[in-house]
Amino acid sequence: MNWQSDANVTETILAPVLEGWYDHHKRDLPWRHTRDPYRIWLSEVILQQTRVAQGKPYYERFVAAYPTVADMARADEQSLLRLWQGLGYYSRARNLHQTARYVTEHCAGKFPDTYQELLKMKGIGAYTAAAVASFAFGERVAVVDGNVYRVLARIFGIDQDITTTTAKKTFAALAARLIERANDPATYNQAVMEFGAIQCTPVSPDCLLCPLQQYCVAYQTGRQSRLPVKAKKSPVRDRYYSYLVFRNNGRLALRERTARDIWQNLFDFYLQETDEPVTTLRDLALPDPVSGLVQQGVSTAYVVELSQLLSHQRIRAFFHLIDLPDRLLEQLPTGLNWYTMDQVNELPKPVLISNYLAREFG
DNA sequence: AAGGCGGGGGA
DNA sequence: TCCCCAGCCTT
Repeated sequence: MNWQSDANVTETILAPVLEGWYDHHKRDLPWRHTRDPYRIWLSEVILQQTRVAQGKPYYERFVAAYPTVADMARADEQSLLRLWQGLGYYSRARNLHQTARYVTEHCAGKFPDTYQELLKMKGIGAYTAAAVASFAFGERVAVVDGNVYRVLARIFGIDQDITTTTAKKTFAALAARLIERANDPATYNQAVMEFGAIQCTPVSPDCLLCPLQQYCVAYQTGRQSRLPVKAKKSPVRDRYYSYLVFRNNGRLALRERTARDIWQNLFDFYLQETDEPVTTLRDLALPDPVSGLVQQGVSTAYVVELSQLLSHQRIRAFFHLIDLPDRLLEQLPTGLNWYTMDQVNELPKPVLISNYLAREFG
C-alpha cells in the first residue's frame, strides 16, 4: 500500500498545498480587491453557472451603476434586468434586486454577516452563502461548486454521481473536513475553485505540472477523464415561435413575458407558438382579432428566421414585420404596448429579440 | 428527488 | 454536438 494514496494523508495536506499553489497562480480579478460584502455577493451571483470571462464585464457595469447596496435597492427592476441582459438565468437579477431592497430596508443597509443569515436571502444558496461568509467575513465554511466537485472527485477518486443527494452530502462533508486544515478559510475556498478553473480543468487537466499528482487517485488510476461522474442531462426540447412584429409610425409593439416560462419579465413581440415550424404568415393559425389585424395590415414579404440555443431548449423563431395603419391601433391585443425605438432599446430583452432588432433595424 | 431556468465557449 | 460554467428555486 502506497502511503501517499492514503485518503487521511491527502485530507491533511490538501488545504495547505492548494493555498500555496493559489499564492503563485491566482488571477487578478476585480472582486478580489474588495472585502465589501455587497460587491462580493454581487460577483458571486453573477458568477453562478457563469464563466469568469463572461461575468467580468457585467460585474464592472453593475458596480459602476450601483456602487452600494442602497443604490441597487433604489433602482427599478427593469433597469436592473436591462443591465443583466445577455447573462441568462434572469431570476438571478430579480432575486438580486429583492435582496438588495431587503438588506437596505430591514438590515439598515448592513449585509448579513454569517453563513446562516446569508442563506435566508433570496438567491443565496449554500454555495453563495459560504462564499460571502468566508470572503467577506472570514467564516470557516467551505464552498462546494462545480470546481470543488471536480477537484475532490479526482483527488479522492469519488465516483458517486454528483447530481444525487447522497453524493452532495459526501462532498459537503469532505469539504467541511478539508477547510478545517486551511490556514485561511477565504484563501482556501478561492484556491480550490481557482485550482479547478485553471489546473484541474474538465477537459485535459494539467496533471504533469500538478502539485497533487502523487496524491491524486484519478491520476494514479488514469481516471481523470471519467471523474467526476455526472448523470446525463435530459434532451433539449424543440420549440417553434412565430413572432408578429407590429409597427406603427416607427414604433414597435412589445409585451412583457409573465408566464411561468423562459425569459420571465423580459420583453418580446406578439407570439404564436406552434408544435411544428410554420414558416409563412399564411400558414399560421391565428386567433380571430389578430388574424383580422394581419389581413388589414401591410406585412413585409420576407420572413426573418433566427435560432436560439438554450441549455434545455432549442428555439426556431420566425419574425413577421407588419405595418399597421392608425385606424387599426385600438384593435391591438391586450398586453402589447407601443414603444419608440429608443424605448425599445431600454427594455430588457432576450438575446433572440436583440439579435432580431439588430438585424432588422440595426 | 427532479425539473426548469440562459447564454457562451471549448473540444 | 456535447459538456460545463464560483447554482438556486419550485414542485
